[in-house]
Amino acid sequence: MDYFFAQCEEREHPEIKGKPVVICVYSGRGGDSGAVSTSNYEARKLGVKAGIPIYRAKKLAPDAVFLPVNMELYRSISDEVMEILRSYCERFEQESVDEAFCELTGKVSDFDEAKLLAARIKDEIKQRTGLTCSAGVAPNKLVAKIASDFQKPDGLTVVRPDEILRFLSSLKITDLIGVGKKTSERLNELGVKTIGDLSKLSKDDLIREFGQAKGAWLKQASQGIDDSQVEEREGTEQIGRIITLKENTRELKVILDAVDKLSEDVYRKLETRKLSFKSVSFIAISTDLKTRTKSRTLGAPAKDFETLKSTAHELAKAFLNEHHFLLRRVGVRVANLAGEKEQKTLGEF
DNA sequence: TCTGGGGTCCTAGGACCC
DNA sequence: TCTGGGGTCCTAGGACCC
Repeated sequence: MDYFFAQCEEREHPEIKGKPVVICVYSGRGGDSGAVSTSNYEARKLGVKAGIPIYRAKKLAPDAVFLPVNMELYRSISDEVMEILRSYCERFEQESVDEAFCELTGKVSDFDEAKLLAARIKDEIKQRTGLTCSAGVAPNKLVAKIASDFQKPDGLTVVRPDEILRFLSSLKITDLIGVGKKTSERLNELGVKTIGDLSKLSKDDLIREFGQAKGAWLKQASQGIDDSQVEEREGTEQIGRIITLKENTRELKVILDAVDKLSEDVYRKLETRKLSFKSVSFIAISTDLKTRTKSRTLGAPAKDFETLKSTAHELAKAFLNEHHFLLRRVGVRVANLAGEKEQKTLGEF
């Protein structure tokens, strides 16, 4: 979806359309403390993009419309969109709240038909939800994803098999999903700026520099090779909640109170999805924004609030004994989740 | 009043097992 | 002359994505 959260707000409040719109995550520390989640294109033109502090966004775009995130709204619109997408494809994989992969192989006989189908899907999404999106059609997920970002908003880009190398060669390495800040910095030092540059490095050199898995992947990705399948996600692997504390602290009572609230929220999500958990983590983010964790795996899966809360308490206490810095943000996370089916299977053994 | 919050995947070292 | 090779699970941390 294009600038998804902001587009949802434009749909709900037509009067803000045409103005810069900025969707904010307020930290709760008061005033404009917090960060920008996303913004529409009018705001982006002024330099307001995801991740920057809200106060800076206000300096860049004083007349913009600033709204807090309304996740329920985005989630419900997302559900409508995903249902439409799913109905058109052979296999379907939701990537995030506003992205999905659709396997069209069995539905069309060539790339021309695939393009027509993609246009039809875009059209139906527009008709039924009022929102625009951008699509990429390609022989694999890696290239399709890059193609979907190529023309935005409301774009449709097709990359046929014999066009892949030419399409990728002039793009920045950070356009490859999986190449972020750290990897691109190291590649820049090797004189690599574009995906084309990257494809000229030997696999051996890349493995020497980045290790077996990442090195081999970089070589493949630079040539647009990707064998990963479009497959339905089994369900989430972990559920977490994290918040910013009112002020930096390491006071036990304040932290345990926060842990209680976070545990309750996590527990509610577990309950609605009928999931058990086997490991619990306490997450702490220090004033320099480094993340540290303390986790424990239980002897057996649990599904009750008491176990979650008391384990989180113990982890938080142990953490404070081991580390002596002030905390800015704290979180609680559960992992090793299992649904009812898996739980039953375990029970039979 | 500087810097959300929700995720996935990978790696490395240690414990433990056969 | 001390002691192989293969595997799983756990914890902690890091990179990356939206």
